[in-house]
Amino acid sequence: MRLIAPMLATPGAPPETMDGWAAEMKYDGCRVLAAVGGGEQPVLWTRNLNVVTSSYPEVTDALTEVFGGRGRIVFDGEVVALTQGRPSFSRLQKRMNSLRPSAALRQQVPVTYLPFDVLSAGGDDLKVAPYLDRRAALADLGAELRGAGLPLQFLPHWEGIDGAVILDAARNSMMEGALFKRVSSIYTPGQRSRSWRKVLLRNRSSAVVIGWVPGAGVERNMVGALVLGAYDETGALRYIGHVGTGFSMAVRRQLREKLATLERRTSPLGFDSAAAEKDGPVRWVDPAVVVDVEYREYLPGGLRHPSFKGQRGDLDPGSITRDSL
DNA sequence: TTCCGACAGTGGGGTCGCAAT
DNA sequence: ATTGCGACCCCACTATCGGAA
Repeated sequence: MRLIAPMLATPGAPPETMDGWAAEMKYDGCRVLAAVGGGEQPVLWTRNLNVVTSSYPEVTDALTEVFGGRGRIVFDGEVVALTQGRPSFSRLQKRMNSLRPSAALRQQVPVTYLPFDVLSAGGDDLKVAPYLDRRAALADLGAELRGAGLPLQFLPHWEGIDGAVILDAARNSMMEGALFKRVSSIYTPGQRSRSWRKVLLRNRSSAVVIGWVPGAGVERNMVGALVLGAYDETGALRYIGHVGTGFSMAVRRQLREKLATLERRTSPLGFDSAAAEKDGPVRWVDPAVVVDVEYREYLPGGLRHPSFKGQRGDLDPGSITRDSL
């Protein structure tokens, strides 16, 4: 069968007014489309059209159980690993790459499918139907779950609630962000549409540069990534991750020159230099430069989705602590 | 002529699976 | 048996180029 490429959202801000717009929570998981019923085998596939049916057998089984005995239905949604109602991407990663998950792994990391759109049902091509019509179709299908304890939950949408309120709710419930969708918009496969806006919640804080890594390709002989640190409660400098994006070419060159003057042979880190060098050697520098970074979250292995936001000549490196992350 | 969108290319954390060692 | 690497997943971002405005 032909796989439908998912419609993509444009990054941006919430709409000025919610007239003509609806909102959804953005769950931190893996985008998955699903086709079930119509006398054919169910198929699950990802954003890049990779078939992952066998990765999530509990989802496939649940979809077949509820929707298998009728015409073909195609859903768009998110596969997530929920912990107390909150999605955990790092847990999901163990399942994502496992095409044949063992029973132990399935028990350790159960997943849930959260459809938020329906592209085909009852022989109708719903891609050409407006968002609210697709939502109505989705609600009809969702009613058939009847609260059964299946790994299947249809995501709600909201109308008439201010964007700022939606984002507050997203932050309070530890969501990745929110999506805003034009209620009249059709589903345009494979297209990054401005009828769908995604607003991602990000953190910003300062970090100390403790080293750098040369770039590759056109960025050879420049800074490829900065190695970042911050002081812990005991006053020890600790590794907090690399940042390799957000620089212009000019800033990459400029940073290389500046850091050359601070070069040192040994790591300024007390004891976790190995973590900083797990992906290759680091050119260590004296911890004298402070930069601002934006990131999604701080994980044990390092900042997730970090991006460089500029230098902070006004801040004392010694004042940069890890607890502000 | 200028602007914008799509794409390639750089970078991050993380996991699995398979080939090479 | 271990290790290295590519292929995926989630991305952020800059530079470039061709077509739209």
